[in-house]
Amino acid sequence: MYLTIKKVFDKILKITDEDWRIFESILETKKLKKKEYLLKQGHTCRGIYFLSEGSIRTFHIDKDGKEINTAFYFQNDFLREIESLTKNIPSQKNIQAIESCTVFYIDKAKLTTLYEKSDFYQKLGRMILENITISEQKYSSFLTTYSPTERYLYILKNRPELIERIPLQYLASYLGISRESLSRIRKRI
Amino acid sequence: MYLTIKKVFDKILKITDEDWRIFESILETKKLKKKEYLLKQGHTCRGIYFLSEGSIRTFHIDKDGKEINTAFYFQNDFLREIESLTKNIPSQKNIQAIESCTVFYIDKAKLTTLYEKSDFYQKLGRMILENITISEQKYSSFLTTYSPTERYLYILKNRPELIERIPLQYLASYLGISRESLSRIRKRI
DNA sequence: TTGATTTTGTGACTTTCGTCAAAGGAAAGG
DNA sequence: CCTTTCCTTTGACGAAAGTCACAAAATCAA
Repeated sequence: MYLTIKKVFDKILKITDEDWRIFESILETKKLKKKEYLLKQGHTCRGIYFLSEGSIRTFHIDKDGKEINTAFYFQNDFLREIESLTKNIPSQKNIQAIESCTVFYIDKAKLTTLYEKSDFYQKLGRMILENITISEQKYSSFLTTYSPTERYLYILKNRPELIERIPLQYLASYLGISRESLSRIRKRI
Repeated sequence: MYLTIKKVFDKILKITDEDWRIFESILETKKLKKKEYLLKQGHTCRGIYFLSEGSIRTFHIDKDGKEINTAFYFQNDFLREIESLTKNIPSQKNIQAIESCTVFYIDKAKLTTLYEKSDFYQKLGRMILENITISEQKYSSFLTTYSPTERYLYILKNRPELIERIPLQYLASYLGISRESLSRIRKRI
């Protein structure tokens, strides 16, 4: 059932059967309906998640009450609200299912134990974070380097699943523009 | 001489004298003149750095030859080009001294050894990366949530050292706007 | 100090964006 | 199948951004 995660781990860092068994034993499964929340603003993130099926978004609310989407997740992506999780503080962000989802879940307390017990997970955690940091840096460079139109074209070419599966009103704030502007950019092309 | 780093480490994760001695023994010092490069686009990042004194920027060149600044560093900041370092590929980015600098330096090979030898550094590395990821996420949210004027006001309030010590032409691309626009925003206020 | 270089600010003009309001379309649920 | 709700598009308008060219100011080096 959890074999996809094993494969994802294996790609990052070769995992032994024993290390895998420890992990497998603490995983839990959770089903989410469309629009259901995995984490709500003001609550503390209680673990890390692996998205097995569906799509999920992270967003927060700006001073005018507008939703700002900061990330989209699909099959085989890891999810977490790192700041809330590591500092144990209320999250500024919401994590919500866009489509109905199946997620695998590890409780924070168990994750801490996992880190303490095993060098493997300590190292894996570091390597996953390296990858997250790299993609976060790419995202902010993307925002400062390209114009709105170029951003849309970039996504169209490099992450077409965003345009196919994410409502455009969500995508707009991810691109740093209003939903009307995104609509006009699409028309121009 | 390297005591500031020890203090910085200690704040993140309590360090033993033994762990510290290992670290201290592999540190090297490097002086940089103004405008000197720590890393040039196309070269592979050879280690991680700790900025002891001065200021440093990270930038890349866009399709029109314009410089896009993606980060600024001051005293006691850690620096690295994670993608180049971890994947061992040529860097897309330049790292350059703005003011003249003193940096402490750890070679990549020695860093790998450090990770292998010690649980402490494995864990510290993960925790530093958690902090880097959090600030990267804040930066991209900052770009999508605020308007250009709001971004300038935010920096003025929360990171005044950027305005005091960084040339405005560098700051502009960091804020995702042109140098002329930044000048006009400053005038309006 | 002085001349050269770098950095910052302005003017004029065009393009694009944001906003508000409203109309079409598409999807979901009974 | 129809109705309701949600999502996307469009129009009109004002504000702001980008660009190019140049001027002013600050900084650097001889």
